[in-house]
Amino acid sequence: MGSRAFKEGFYGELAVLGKALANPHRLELLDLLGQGERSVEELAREAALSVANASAHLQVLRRARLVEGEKRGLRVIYRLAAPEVFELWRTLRDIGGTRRAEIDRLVQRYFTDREEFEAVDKETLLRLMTEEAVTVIDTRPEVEYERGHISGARSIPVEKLERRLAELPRGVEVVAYCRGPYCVYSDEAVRVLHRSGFEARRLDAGFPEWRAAGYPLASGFTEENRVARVCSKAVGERR
Amino acid sequence: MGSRAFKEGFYGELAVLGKALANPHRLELLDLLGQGERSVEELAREAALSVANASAHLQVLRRARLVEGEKRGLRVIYRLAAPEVFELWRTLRDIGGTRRAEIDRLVQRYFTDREEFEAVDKETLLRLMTEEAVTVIDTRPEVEYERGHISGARSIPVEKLERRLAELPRGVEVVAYCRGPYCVYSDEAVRVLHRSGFEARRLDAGFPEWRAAGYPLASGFTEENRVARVCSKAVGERR
DNA sequence: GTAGCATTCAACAAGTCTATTGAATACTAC
DNA sequence: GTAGTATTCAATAGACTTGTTGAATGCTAC
Repeated sequence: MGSRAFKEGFYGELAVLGKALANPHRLELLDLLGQGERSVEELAREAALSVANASAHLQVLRRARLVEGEKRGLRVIYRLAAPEVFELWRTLRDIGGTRRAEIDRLVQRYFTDREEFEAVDKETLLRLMTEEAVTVIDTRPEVEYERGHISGARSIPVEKLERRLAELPRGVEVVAYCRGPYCVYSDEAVRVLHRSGFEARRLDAGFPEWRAAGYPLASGFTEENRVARVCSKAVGERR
Repeated sequence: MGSRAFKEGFYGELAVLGKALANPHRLELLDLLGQGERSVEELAREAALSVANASAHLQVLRRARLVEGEKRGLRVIYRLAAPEVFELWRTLRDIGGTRRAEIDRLVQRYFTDREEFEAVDKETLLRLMTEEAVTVIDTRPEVEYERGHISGARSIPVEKLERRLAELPRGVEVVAYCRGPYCVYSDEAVRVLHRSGFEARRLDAGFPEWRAAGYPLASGFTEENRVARVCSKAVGERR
């Protein structure tokens, strides 16, 4: 094999990876899978795709070995094929955020008041948590919390926060986190909390970044939260 | 702006980056630019592209803000737009190498005897260098050496090595390096050196990885090398 | 077995990407 | 100015990518 033939094969195979990253929907699917495994239907719903289209995009990601799917009963559950895949997505996302003014403008327009309140970084949050000087809330949908969350956090999905403010101890600062630096849930939560007189900040990263950094995790519902959850479900059903 | 509109814009802008990585020639151009800046013509020649085609691919990379070009006289000199761009390329390359069996097979077939001699890692090389227990040779073309090299290395492009063996002190181990882990120059150099009775190993990384790790660099020709280079040029011209 | 569901496959039209050509631009050196 | 060079631009044909349909597969539960 000549050197040109090798290079063509080598860069060609790597371009399969690049091609997998060359479509907005596939990037969104990777981002979602960074939160935890999901079925095709869930992914399709979250990314606003038809099931057939989501399935087709997932095959492209699968052929590039970025995700893997496993049949469980009726469903096929997809997940990231390795932790490095999250690193690849994060590198791409962060280079986009710092180097492409178009993205920065978009983010500025959408996250209008982000600069107003300084965010907490992972290390600071860990310190605050060991000092027990903080309440940590996970503002993502409950299923994502169940599949993994920051150890000691409680699940309060952002759309339920207003109704569940009573669960939060007064006089303790709240730190809210969500899917990642470009996810809006924690910004929204901080806004609600400020309006209700809480001291609140958002984490400058999301659950996947926390996990990738090797910080403490938990999964499933904690006893405290399970109670809260059952109550809030009951409240929901009563209407 | 609704949340779906934001997401579409956000992932769409990031996909511009992904698209830039979705073509084998563009990946090769990024890899080459990782060695140092170059004109369109040089890049076209090295990547076996027509100048017009290379230029077109470079515009795609430029629009994605991965490279930047600067007019100097008649030429346009391109370079990576930021050190992070090398990290992005490296992440993609390394995930390809570890996750895609197709690439691994290709590499195994081309680098037949790579496993035979264990490679040196960056840290070990640095230690050997401070102990002055090693001769380091840069086996890349001279222009690349001139634009930046490992501090203390001497330039012996691989195709001139056989004629220039006399320059290397006997009884001292040689470490050869080149463009990166998938570049063949240092493997070839180690083979030649072994045949000629030297103790020799390759560095498991290339110049860009050494630089990215913040290890000591130099650029231009050292006095010792300039002499050797002038001599070898003279020899070349005499034929 | 049959019904029902989640996912994938196959075919297709519309859109996008690629390499090549040859012409246009922008600069240098005289 | 003129000639010469490096790069880019514009047009084009051919090859891939995308999203949609509707049908096929493969599984579960009865």
